[in-house]
Amino acid sequence: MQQQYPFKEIEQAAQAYWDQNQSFVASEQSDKPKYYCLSMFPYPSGRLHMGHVRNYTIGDVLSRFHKMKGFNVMQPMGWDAFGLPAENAAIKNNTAPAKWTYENIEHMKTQLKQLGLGVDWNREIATCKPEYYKWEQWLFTELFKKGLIYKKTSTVNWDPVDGTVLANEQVIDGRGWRSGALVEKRDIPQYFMKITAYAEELLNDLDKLDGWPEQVKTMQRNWIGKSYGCEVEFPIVGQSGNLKVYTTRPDTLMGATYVAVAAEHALATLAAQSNPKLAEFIAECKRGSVAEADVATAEKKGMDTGLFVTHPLNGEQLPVWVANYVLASYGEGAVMAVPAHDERDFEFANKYSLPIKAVIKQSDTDNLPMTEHGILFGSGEFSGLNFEQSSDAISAALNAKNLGKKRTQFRLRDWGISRQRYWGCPIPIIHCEKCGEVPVPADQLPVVLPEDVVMDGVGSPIKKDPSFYETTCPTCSGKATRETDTLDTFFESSWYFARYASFDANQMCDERANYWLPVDQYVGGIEHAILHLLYARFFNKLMRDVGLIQNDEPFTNLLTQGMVLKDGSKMSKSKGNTVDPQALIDSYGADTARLFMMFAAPPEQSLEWADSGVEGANRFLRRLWKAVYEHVELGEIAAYTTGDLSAELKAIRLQLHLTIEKVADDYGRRHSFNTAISSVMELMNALAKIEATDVLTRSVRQEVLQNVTLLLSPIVPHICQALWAELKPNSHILEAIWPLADKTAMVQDEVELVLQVNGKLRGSMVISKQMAKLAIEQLAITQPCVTKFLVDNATVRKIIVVPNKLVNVVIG
RNA sequence: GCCGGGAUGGCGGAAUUGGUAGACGCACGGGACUCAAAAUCCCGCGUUGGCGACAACGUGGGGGUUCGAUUCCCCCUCCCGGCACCA
Repeated sequence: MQQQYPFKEIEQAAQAYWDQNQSFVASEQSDKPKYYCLSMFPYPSGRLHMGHVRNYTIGDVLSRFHKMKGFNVMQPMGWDAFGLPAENAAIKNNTAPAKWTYENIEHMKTQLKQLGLGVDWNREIATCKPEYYKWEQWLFTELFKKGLIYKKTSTVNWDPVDGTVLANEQVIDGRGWRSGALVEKRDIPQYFMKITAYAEELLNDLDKLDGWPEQVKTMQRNWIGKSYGCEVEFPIVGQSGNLKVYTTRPDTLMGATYVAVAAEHALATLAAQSNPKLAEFIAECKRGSVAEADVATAEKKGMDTGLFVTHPLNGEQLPVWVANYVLASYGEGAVMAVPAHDERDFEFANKYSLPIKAVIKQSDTDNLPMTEHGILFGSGEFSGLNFEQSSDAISAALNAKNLGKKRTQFRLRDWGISRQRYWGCPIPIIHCEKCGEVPVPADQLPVVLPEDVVMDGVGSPIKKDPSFYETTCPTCSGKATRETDTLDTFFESSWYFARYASFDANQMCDERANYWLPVDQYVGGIEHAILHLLYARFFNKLMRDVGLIQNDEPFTNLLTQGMVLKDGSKMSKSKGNTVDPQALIDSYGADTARLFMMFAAPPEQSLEWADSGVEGANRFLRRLWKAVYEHVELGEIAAYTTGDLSAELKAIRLQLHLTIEKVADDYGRRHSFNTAISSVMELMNALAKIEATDVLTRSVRQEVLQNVTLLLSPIVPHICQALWAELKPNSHILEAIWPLADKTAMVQDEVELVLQVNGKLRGSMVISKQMAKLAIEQLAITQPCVTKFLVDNATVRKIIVVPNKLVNVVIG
């Protein structure tokens, strides 16, 4: 054993050993309970970033910990390989997206291996490979046949100069990121998945997910957004037909003073035909991006259409306005406006001098808008009713006139999956003039995306490639064209968890998926709390309903890792504030990088990156190395089992076994890796103070070092493998099991109680653990730190004893 | 704008169920070792007052509940994540 800590040799040797012995290859043949630990797979952007290091270290710690606890562990890894950045890089570097992607994968795989992850690389997948996307094309065709995928027009960002569709990310302040042109909203036909058909189940099953953070479930509930309200129809004055709106506040109907429709609404289009100014306003509304954040923060603007509708209950005529704050995609794309009781309506009514009519009594202030529920007034027959009563009565009145009814509404919209981009999975549809949209038959799958292409920056190469799009109709054999749109990349990441389980199956997934699924522990960034996690849950249910898997939910436990920030914002290439973990690994080794990452912050919290502190993690490993070196230099010795110990040795054994319990709890239940590490540091600090080298002391030291090595091995596996080999030359740490705390070492008969006077810390006293409450009280009020406050007629009013913690003497 | 989080020393963080605020580490200061430096080891380290014992203040701001609040409740500020075509 070397005196200095040779991290490079240690890490290379450990990683070579794991490779040669296939140490982390998972098998379905096992008597042990299975543990499927999945980390969100990376986008192969080129190099590992700190977020990856954090994510995959967390997953690896949990995997290795559970392996030691006796589980049959699978930890796979792969590549979320389709996506926009490959196209941008290809244009910039004059290469093909595929080549760029495969080179990135190769490099990042080397980096991941250097991190020392206990991954079963046999199961590696890359979503851009035909053997992967073949199966999602197959699922697409099945869902298309079932009507769960359909086509409709929807709105995209259109760059009129480049002539391309832009992602929301590519729209900066309403302009195209390359051309600088003002972006326009444009309607184009696209494929949609009917996720709304599963809205109810996606909502209800959240209640089953006890292993998910409450905040994620809350976000998903709000995103699905089930609301109970009422549809109300306003007959259009001078025309046939009604304007339908949806409201969650039917109780405020008698306070409606106008109605507002989205710029895209049919009534707006109709009114604009004879009103050029309105047409210009609607065109103005159609400028800017489609992103909801942009729409919602835009200045509220509107224009009167000149049309009127009739209030369904009081018969008043209300003006119809076009308003940019009305979302075309929610409800009916039209709202009844009640300025007295809605923030946005209030602001809008003030701006355009529209009437404001209060119909709900104020609770405590006179300020409008008053958006809380309350008792109605000025509402005719409904006055005096509360929210529930008036909602019922008003919907009944609407029902009687056939102008409305109660309705539940979801905020969730169907998922648009078409992308007008090249680097994605081709949509397996053939357009035939005679037969219409024909799904590609299973025996003709996959529809392979050509990889040898030239990206000229103007549109997708396959849209200009007849050898791709020219084909024949599978039904009538006539001339036909392939769909040239590709799938949203969320499509690939929505089912990869099932593919890992049956990575080489000649179908989407086989029985092995039912062995491994659901994933026992999923680890990934909090930024995926809604979209990815909702789509994956949706896909799981789709795959269940086509008979591929049995479980209802894909992820039993979810750990949402916080962001790695630098200078206050997310580390990202575009912001140019990245710190390259490779430098860290090169100069300190993977164990230091892993230790520091786990020590710097609890996993769910965002982590503000600071370069200092890495040195401290490395220093700890050097001290650990040195402690073991100095110990084994004196010869082999068995760990302590029996024998009378000094108070000092009893104390260190007490601390050791308390630490074993704490670390197990911190890894397994709390996922609090930072406190696990600090408790081991404290133990090592205490051990360092013991200098004797007699046999008994050395046996206790052996016991401590052996256990410390086991406790730390999930976090710093390389050094622990090497240290274990020194401490126990005839065994291997991968065969070692997780230590059990020795209860007999943890018996304490005395305890220190904190003494408070009126809640303020004044001292402490050491008592026997058996001491009765009354005796504790008697003892406490005789302590000098308490009696010195018993002057000037002060008397003891009350004594509060918290067992094993404190005594609070209340004096008055 | 809407939804979900967060704020504790110079810094990262700890305090697990309302019970000792600042564990552990970083940085910094002092000392030992050294010709010297690095490394290592020892000591100190919230603020203010005090030689000291000790005392007062202190967990983003304001209010409340409680014997006791970083923790629970109400209001506010700032920061972070998401908002359906970044992944």
